[in-house]
Amino acid sequence: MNREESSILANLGRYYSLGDDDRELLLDLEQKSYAASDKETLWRAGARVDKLYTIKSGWACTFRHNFDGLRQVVDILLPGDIIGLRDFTFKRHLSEARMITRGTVCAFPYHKIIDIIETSTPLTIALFSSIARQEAILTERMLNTIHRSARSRIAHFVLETYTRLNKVRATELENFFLPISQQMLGEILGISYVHINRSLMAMERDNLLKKHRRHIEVIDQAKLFEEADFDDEYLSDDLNGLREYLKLSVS
Amino acid sequence: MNREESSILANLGRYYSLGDDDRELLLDLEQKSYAASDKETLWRAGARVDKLYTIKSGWACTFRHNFDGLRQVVDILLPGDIIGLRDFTFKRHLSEARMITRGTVCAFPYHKIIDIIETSTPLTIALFSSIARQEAILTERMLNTIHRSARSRIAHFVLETYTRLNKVRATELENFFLPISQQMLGEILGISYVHINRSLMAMERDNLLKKHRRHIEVIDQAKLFEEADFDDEYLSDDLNGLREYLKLSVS
DNA sequence: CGTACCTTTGACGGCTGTCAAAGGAAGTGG
DNA sequence: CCACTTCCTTTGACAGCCGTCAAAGGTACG
Repeated sequence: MNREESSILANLGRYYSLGDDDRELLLDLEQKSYAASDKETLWRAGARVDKLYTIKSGWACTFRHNFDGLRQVVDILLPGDIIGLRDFTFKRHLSEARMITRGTVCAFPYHKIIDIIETSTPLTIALFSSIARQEAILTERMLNTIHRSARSRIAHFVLETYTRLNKVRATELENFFLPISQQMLGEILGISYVHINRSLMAMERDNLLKKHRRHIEVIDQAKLFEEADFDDEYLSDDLNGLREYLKLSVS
Repeated sequence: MNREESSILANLGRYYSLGDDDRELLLDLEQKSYAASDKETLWRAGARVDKLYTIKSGWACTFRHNFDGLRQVVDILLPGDIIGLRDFTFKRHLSEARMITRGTVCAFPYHKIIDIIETSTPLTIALFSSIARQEAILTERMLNTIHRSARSRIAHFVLETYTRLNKVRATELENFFLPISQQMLGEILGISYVHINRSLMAMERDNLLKKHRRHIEVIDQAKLFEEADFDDEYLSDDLNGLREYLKLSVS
């Protein structure tokens, strides 16, 4: 099984090693894979929730429109993530889902999540963990949005995304793939793209980092961590002894 | 069974009617009830996750401290809510939990959540719904925080809290219990209490609402909805046909 | 090689934070 | 029942981060 086919296993399996039955349940979600193009819309806000997606490769996001036409990105989704996990108990999607890059995604009926809940306690806990970590990302972003400067928020986002990427595949902080335009960075962090640019320029002048179109160079890692006040606890894979409680084999 | 004893049933049962087994599982969480005083701390940030709580009566919140000593309230928890549901897959609590008013809470070991997951698919879905709606509240607050004025954010919070309260017990919008100080309102919305006060004063002058110490009068409901741009879809109890999928009885 | 998207820079204004201080309200202990 | 303390509310002055508007230069892609 190559890397591309195992993203969802790698993601939900990182909390503990999965049994064969669980692996099959997950792979069942990826029966029909599909090549999605850059900026392709997967669903629109207000649409009935029917299909969800797993990401085999590529990046996606969900966002909402404001009354004034601005967009606010809610989450960034990486290979192995399930798009719309937070939506499956809702009748309608609250936000729009769209690819950030081209990639391979797999659509599956939302009620397959229920099959998982009925069949596998470990996988259900993995789903809970996944949703809880997504919520933690949101919480963290809210804290940053409220209390930190634009510059600090950018630093935090870079480190967060690096940390998440590094859980999917080995990633070098000093230079990694980050296909996020300055405009989108603004839509994620809630900062105007003009001010994003001002901040990035300043960070470059200060020899902190340099953002290129599709990747980023981190020049002074220590300083970046300091400015971001970054603590990765909220992304931790540590399952609080649930492994032992479930008497599962540990990899 | 009086109202106070049934908060958790009312809360998790509002997605669909619960069977007797499910009711027992939930009531089992509330074996040991406990009278908590005003401002009592239930756990601190960084503490090991072991017990969670249900709220029978009273209000609670979770919050985090910033590097500069400021507090940011993450969620407001009402009767029937489970405090720490988002934490049970983490080893340590990311935030502190504390009572806002005095009330009755019930501590239970966190792994009872796993027992529920193992035993009851409907209840597990109810837990997912609960966590998803908490996350939706956060998302909504982030959107407001980023794109709306202080005044609009306050209006939104008032309507959100009213809507949530109204799901627990009948509540009159024109005058309801809201035991939130201006200081805490600031800590929830990420606004300095000085500016909260300025905004409340202005809203009072404009005959929109009047905030008292422990309750609030809404004078012009239509205008409040308009200023808040409030749409309660994100709090919806509608479970997207999961009822039918599960072939459960509908109340 | 034209078109759409992204980046960069300057000018200006406003919402909101911070600082400071004073006046209520509520609870506590004597 | 009164002094005292603590928390909460209110108001004024001032500054600054960041949004908006505007315009020009780069880059990619069909």
